[in-house]
Order: sequence, then structure tokens, then C-alpha cells
Amino acid sequence: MDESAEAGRRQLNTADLSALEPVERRSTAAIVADRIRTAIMRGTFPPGTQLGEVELAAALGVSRGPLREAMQRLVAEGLLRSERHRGLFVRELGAADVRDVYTARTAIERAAGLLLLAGDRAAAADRLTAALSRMEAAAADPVALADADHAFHAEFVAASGSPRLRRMAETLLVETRMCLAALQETLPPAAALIAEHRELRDAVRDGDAERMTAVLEAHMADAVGRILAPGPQVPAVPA
Amino acid sequence: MDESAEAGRRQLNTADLSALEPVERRSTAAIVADRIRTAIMRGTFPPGTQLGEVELAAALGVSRGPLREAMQRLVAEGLLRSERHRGLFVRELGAADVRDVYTARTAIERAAGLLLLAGDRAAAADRLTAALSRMEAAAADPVALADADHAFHAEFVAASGSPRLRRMAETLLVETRMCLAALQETLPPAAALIAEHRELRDAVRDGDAERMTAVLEAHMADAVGRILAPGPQVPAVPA
DNA sequence: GCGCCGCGGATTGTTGACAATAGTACGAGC
DNA sequence: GCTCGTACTATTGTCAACAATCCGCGGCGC
Repeated sequence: MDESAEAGRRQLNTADLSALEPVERRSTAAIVADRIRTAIMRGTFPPGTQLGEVELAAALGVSRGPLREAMQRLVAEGLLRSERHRGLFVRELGAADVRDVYTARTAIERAAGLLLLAGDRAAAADRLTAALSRMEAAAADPVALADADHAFHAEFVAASGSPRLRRMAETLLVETRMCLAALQETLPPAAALIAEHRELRDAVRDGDAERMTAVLEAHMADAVGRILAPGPQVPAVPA
Repeated sequence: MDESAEAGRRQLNTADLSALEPVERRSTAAIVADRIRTAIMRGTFPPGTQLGEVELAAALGVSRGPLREAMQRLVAEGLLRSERHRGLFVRELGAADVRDVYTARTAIERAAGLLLLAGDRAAAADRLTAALSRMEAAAADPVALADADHAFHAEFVAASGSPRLRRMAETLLVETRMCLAALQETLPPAAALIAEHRELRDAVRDGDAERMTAVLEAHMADAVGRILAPGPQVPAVPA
């Protein structure tokens, strides 16, 4: 009598609930931090610029309290530099920082790649293929291509299933884009870029660890060379 | 006439200035964050405990403003979990988190180790030897030994010269100690622990990359096994 | 008896104002 | 002419009060 008692009566089960994702309840500070992070990433706030609190707060329509909380988050992420009683500045990234970012990225993405190989390779390859096709679709537009490149690497690490690697990678990717924006770096030809990433996906799909790490390291080394080599467009603060 | 003009006259040069380190000018939020981080690390605030703002602010002698900023920092580091209008809670680490922390640590420390080998190995070995002797001095006291172990790994990564690896490692080390404190884990016999670290230093000193990575990975795998194996003292939230 | 509704206490989120500090420009003294 | 001292301005650091939201408990209706 339980299951077929009344026509319209039905208990809520977990399957129903899992269809509902938790309602968006993010703190104001988190939203503000996202906004500013994106602006820094896109080069809207070039490195070295001072971010006035009242100015930003007014622009974002919030008070200084939440804004300061957001700033602390960004300072913790290493995107901002705080000088007491002086203000907050967008961090300037020099040549050493570019190398450091890519060193760290290599470490993280290598580990993520190995996790991928140890897990469900087919599923991972599918996710990468999807990211790859988004890169192809964006091949014509440089900024969209940069977005897609960012998304590919984020997906690469996210697919590993490691929340910590994922978070670290996201921070590093933001710094990467800061470098690109600051140094006016132009991405390599879309075809070559996509080919490199396709090779990465193939290595994952085939479970070839050695090839995967080799491609990854070459990819990173290439990027560093490309950013730092083409003559000092910017003096590139040695610090 | 410039250099030997007057007896007592001498220009200030950069060498003089480099002897002076910048005066300590840290923000209140940073200090508060350090205090709370240490408390969490030491297990003073066990996982799951709610951190009331007014309570903490009163205890630390600051207002809620700076305290909230510090909290945002810790949330960004992943030590705290924030629920809107509910409060801040110390994150609970389950078995999956233990594995994840060590996965990330392995990635970071491996990269740092390779950087060590590529740099001044002798200097790095010296720093590690010093850290090692501090471990030996603390062998008798379990908590001091845990501190020294923490310090050794921090030194290991710091010696690599990569600020980003260093910061990530520090965050992960804090989480490591949260695990230890939460799971009531007892460190292995001091002698064995020190021997493992000594082997790591030897590998660095000798420039043996393969041995270094092997020892490191074994060390990490051991730790995970030790933390998770000895029977489920705590149900270890599967999430 | 069971479930729904409203209320009270407590906590967080946000705001505006106050205080302290650093940078800047100007003038006096050597 | 250069350096040092001083007032001013602008910005950040801090605080206490207000508003919004959520949890637990008691009462009500079914």
C-alpha cells in the first residue's frame, strides 16, 4: 500500500534532489574578487596600477568593507601587492616571474596529467576533445583563442579530480594571462597552438605517460621562450 | 676631489642599505590570519568547529573588520569553509583530502627538488643539513618533531628559489598538519623519519634526480598509508 | 500524533564615520 | 643651490551601529 496508494502522491527521492543544484549563495566579497580578478587578467588594470578603495567600491556599487575582504583574497592569491597606508597595486611580473609561473604550472599540470592517465582516460580525452573543439572555433579571434587556451588547461587539471591541483592551476593561469596581457604577447599561430594541445590529448587518450610529460614540458618551455625572447618590448623588471 | 675631500664625509651606498631589512609593516589582517592559521594547524580549533566573529575578535583584541579580512584570506587558502549567514567553519578533511594533499605535495616538492638539483646543490644540501639537525634535536618531543618535519619540507621548497612553489607548499603543509592533528596520527619512530629525510638530502647533494624523486614519492606514499591505514579511528568523511 | 506556521535570539553582512599614517608641496635656513 | 622642516591633502586602517538572514522553539490546526 505504500507505493500505489494514491494517484498523485509520490515521495521526493534523492534522484529528484540531485537534479537541483544548490542555489547561488556566494558572498559579496567572492563576487567582487571575481570581477577584479577578471579585470586584472584581461589587462584592464595593467600591472603597477593602484587600486583606490573608494573608487573601486563606488564603481562596483558596494561598500568598502566587502571590497577590502575581496582584496585580501586577491592578495592571498598573489595577484595584488599591499603596502600599508599606501594602497593596493597590481603586481608587476618580470622575467623571473614568468619563468616561475611556468615552472609551477609544469609541476601542477604534470601531476594532473599523471592522475588522468591513472583514471578514466577515455572520459578525460572526451573532455579535452570538447575543449579542443572550442579552441578550433575560436581560432580566428586572438582573445577568444586565449580564453579557449586558458579553458583547455583548466579542464586538463580539473579532469584530474584533484581540487587542490585545480585551484592552484586556476591561480597560475590567471597569472599567465597577466603576463600575456602585460607583455603584449601575441599567441603563436592558431594552427600550431591547437596542434600542440591535440597532441597532449592524444597522449592522454593513449595512456602514454612519457609522451604526455614530454609534450607538456615542451609546451611550457616554448611559451616561456616566446614570452621572453622576442626582444625586451618591456624592460621586464629583473626582480 | 670627490672621494677624498673631507675626512668624515661619505656617501651612502647600496651596500649600506642592503644591510637594513625593511621594517616590519604587516597589516593587522595578516597577523590575525597567521594566528588563526597556527591555531587551526595545531588542532586548537578542531575541524568542523564554528568560528564566531565577535568571539574571535574579542579574543584577539581587534574589531570585526580586520578579522573578517583575515578570514577571507584563510577561506582563499582552503582552510576555512564559509556558509553565508551561517558562519565560518574549520574545514573537515577526509580520506580523499589526505590523498589529495599528498598528491599535490608530491607534485610541488618534486618540482622543487629538480630545481634544487639544477641550482647550487651544495648550498641546498647545507640548508637541508641544518634542518635535519634541528629534527635530530627534536627527536624526543613528538610535537617539536612535527614542527621540525614541517620546517624541513618548507626549507626544501624554499631553497628551490621559487616563490610560487614555496607558497603553495606552505599552504599544503598546514593542511598536512591539520590531518595529523585531526586523525590523532602519531609520527613514525623519530629515527626512521630522520633517516628518510637524510636520504633526501643525500640525493640532493649527490645530484641524483632519480633517487630524489623515488625517495620523495615513497616518503609521501608512506605518509598517506600511515594516516589512513591504522583502522578508521575517525569515519573519515568520504567527501 | 503529525506537520505547518510564526516568533525570538543570535549571528552574519553591510554601512558610514572617525582616526592614523604616508605622500606632497612649499618655505626657511645654511 | 641644496637640504631640512612643516603644514596640508588624500588614502588607508579601524571601529561601532544598523539591517538582513537563519536556526530553534512553542503554539496551532488538521
